[in-house]
Amino acid sequence: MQLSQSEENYIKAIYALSEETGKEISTNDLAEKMATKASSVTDMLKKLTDKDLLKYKKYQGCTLTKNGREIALAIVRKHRLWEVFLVEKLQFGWDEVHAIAEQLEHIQSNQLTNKLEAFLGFPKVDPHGDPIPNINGEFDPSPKRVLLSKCEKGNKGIVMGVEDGEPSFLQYLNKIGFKLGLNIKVEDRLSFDGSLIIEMDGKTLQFSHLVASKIAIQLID
Amino acid sequence: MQLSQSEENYIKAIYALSEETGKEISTNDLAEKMATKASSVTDMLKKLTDKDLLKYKKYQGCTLTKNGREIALAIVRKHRLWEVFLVEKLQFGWDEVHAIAEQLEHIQSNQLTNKLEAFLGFPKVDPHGDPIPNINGEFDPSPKRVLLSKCEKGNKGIVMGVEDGEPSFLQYLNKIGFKLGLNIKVEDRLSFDGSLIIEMDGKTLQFSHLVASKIAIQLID
DNA sequence: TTTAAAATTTAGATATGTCTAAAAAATAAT
DNA sequence: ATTATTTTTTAGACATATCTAAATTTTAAA
Repeated sequence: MQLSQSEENYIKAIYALSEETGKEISTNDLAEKMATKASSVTDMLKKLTDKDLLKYKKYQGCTLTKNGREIALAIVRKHRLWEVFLVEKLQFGWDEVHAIAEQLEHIQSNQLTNKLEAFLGFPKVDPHGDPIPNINGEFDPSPKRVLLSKCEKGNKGIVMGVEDGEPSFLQYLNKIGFKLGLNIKVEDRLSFDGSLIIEMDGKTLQFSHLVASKIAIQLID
Repeated sequence: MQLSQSEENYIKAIYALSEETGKEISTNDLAEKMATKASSVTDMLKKLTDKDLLKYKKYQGCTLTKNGREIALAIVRKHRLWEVFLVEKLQFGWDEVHAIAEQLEHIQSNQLTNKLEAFLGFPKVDPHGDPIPNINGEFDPSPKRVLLSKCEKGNKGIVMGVEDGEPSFLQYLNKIGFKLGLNIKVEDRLSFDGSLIIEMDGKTLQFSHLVASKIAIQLID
């Protein structure tokens, strides 16, 4: 089935919200994610329901069907593979690739996606540490990740992922030398605003709760 | 200015027809090229005229403005660079890349185009021998090409280009071992249907006028 | 449990890109 | 120079994806 770019973006957004919440996605939440109005969302939910890509009952929110989930994973796969290409082959920074990958993820050709994957050496994660589903939509098993914002004083770990999408956030990480794979330690946690004092690469940094919630680590020791 | 995919496709089609004929492009010719109706074309011509991408007088056909030509060349540049990428890096055949490049040519990012060009080593021609404009829309000077269909008995030359777009034509060329760079000689020309007897790589082949009109050579001797 | 607030849907409007059918203009033929 | 034919344009319609404003349903509050 041939989907429009707009339909694909809805499917992707519903998938992303489902991953976060595990629950049914409300019209309003989806409208906010898509930067559009609830009434537009309702129309699209009906259309995608007719195409058997999601289950939707009036006033009850929606969830993806198996078909819908497969399509979402195919888009995520393309997005992340293209990000790897842009960073590894074209020397883009990790803060520059999201908007371009948002366009490239809609290119239709399974052969292209699979050849690109092979050309890149079957990468398992994108430049932000997000896992790349294989041709069957499956993720490799990987160590458990924890949001830095959930960590306690004394916790140590390795940086596994950072949130993709906001260039200014990633540029800030560049500025302080923050990269995937670094060892970090939570020196302290300020209870009143949830901000964290971090030791990394010999430097001491302070992260707001918001920043810490955009960083995932693998706990060690 | 941000153009829709449809607008870009019209600009590209007008550019291609202008290259062929050198004259103003008629509504009907454009409708045929775009596989649409004359009435749809008229609407689009008005819109593109308002955007100063072409000059158009009712019943008089249209030509691109400087702006329009620049956009056309940028699209052609992207199309051909992506074709090189698909063939050189992803191991696609020259018969498989046109449809994918038709999608990729609409990706918006000058930085992407320029980095891709560098990654590919600043190629001057695409896999079908079509020249690639540089960042300023300029073509490198190149030897004069002649359509094989215009050649006479006894002419010799090197294959410089083949028409892009129809997979079955390119697959036919694959089957007979026809490649860019080969030396060929016109052994004979059948006057009643314009078909040619060709010597190439020790083999003798017969090309219909239609096939010969899709092949460009550089004459030698 | 009735009312108030929030969330969601419906109805009607707009813009894009397309179509068909009919009208108008340009070109060719007699 | 009329007439006939072809080309092109206009007018009106449709589908998609969006919006605003109003109506409806659900949820929360009194």
